Amino acid sequence: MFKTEPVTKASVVTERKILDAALELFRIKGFEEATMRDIAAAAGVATGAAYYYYPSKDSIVLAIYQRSCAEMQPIIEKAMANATGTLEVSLKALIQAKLEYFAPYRGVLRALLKNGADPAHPLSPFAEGNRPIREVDMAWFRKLVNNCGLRIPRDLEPHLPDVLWLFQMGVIYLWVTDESHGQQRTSRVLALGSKIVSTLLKIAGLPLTRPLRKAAIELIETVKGGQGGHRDI
Amino acid sequence: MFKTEPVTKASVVTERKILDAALELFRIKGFEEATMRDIAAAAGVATGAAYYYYPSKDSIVLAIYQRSCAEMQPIIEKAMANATGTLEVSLKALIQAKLEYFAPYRGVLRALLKNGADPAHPLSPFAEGNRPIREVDMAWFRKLVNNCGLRIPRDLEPHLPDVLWLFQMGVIYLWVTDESHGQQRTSRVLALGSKIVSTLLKIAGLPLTRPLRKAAIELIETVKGGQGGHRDI
DNA sequence: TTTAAGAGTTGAACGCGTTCAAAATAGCTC
DNA sequence: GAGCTATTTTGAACGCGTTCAACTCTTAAA
Repeated sequence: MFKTEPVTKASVVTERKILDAALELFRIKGFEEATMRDIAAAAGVATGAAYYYYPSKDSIVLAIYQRSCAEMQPIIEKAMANATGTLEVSLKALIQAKLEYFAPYRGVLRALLKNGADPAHPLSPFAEGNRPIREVDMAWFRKLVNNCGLRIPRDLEPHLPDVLWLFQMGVIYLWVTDESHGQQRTSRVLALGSKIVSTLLKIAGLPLTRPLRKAAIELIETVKGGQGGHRDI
Repeated sequence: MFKTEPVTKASVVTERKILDAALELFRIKGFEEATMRDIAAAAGVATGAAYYYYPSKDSIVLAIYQRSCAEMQPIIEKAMANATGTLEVSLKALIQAKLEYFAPYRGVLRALLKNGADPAHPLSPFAEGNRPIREVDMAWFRKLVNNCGLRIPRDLEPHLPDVLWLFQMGVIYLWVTDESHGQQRTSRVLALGSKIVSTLLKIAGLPLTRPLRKAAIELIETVKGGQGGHRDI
């Protein structure tokens, strides 16, 4: 997303050195405390070098997040293979697996969410430019819904991945700011949320709920539609 | 919140001059573009003076927000006097009134929400230190629920102000990032959301929905409980 | 082997939010 | 008034993220 393909072998090494140094420093000292000068020094390059590969400090966090997401795929795959039960169970398992994987970098993730849910901010998880990451995530949710054996209303189904992805982001957001012991608050919310979601989906097919469902779908479409906003940096 | 009472008459004038200058510059140039040096200069004081009254640039936005909330009370009162109808109507009217009032400062509000929903951040609307502002807001929602003639389940009722406040924050968040013409996307979401909320509340009393309601309440309590996190600056 | 074009790297410099020691001023007591 | 304390004001300085002109190195064509 940020740059063209590296040309020489050395440059890709430098890029990695910078990313690794940043990740380590973010973990040890925290995002705010680790300066770009620190990172460059730890990577053994000049201050400006980091900016040759990453346009901003924030973007390094995004790069870390992207790499994490890629690394996470096989782990999720395993988690999904085991939990082939109800929607409630597998939804919980999927998000749980992510949280466990992210656990060592909880503080780093906080920096990502600092930019909030502003779709106009290029470094937000909601940004148009980050659609690829979202799509990968959402594909899991789609698969999960398809395999749970629940009969989902035709009009609701295409929106479910987005909704579940949003639910996931909410849980992650709670998690990174959750200072309760072992983040048990998040665990509880995840369990309850998964139950509620699956209950709602069971109900969603009943004729009685049709007007409510229609309204909800229209709301979802409105919120989703027209996130093409763009503001500079 | 940030400082003790001003002692001299002059100081309260200076404080106002700084706040007014900041508000004007934020509106004209935007939050990021207006520097503290600009603000101080426009207020006719030295750069450091602003920091004698406000601990940070962000905190000036919060101060603006606080003042706005106070100024808004009579306006809301009027809006509520007119719309004494169903919950759906009055909920929509209440939030609509706020958006209209905030309209000239939409860009300024965006800066407030930049700090996101992190309850540990002292400048977030969710912060413990900003409970007073929240309480004022929530009192309106409480009144609104009480006067709508709906029979609300006893266990749900105490949580409704919080939930409606969150709904309001969601709408505001959408609004400040909504680049659609006249923010019509937000209008639509507000209308649909109000309808959905009121429909859900009508259903909430039915015996059938009891398990779902119980789960939802527990979720709400978990999310609310233990927001006593604190991190420096 | 020379050389021109690009890729990669450097570190000083810029602008910003913020801090702080020092100066100016206001409020008060005698 | 004079003197003293606490409040208010100042502007230079600090550290940060970021930019940029200049430099070195790599690649490949002649």
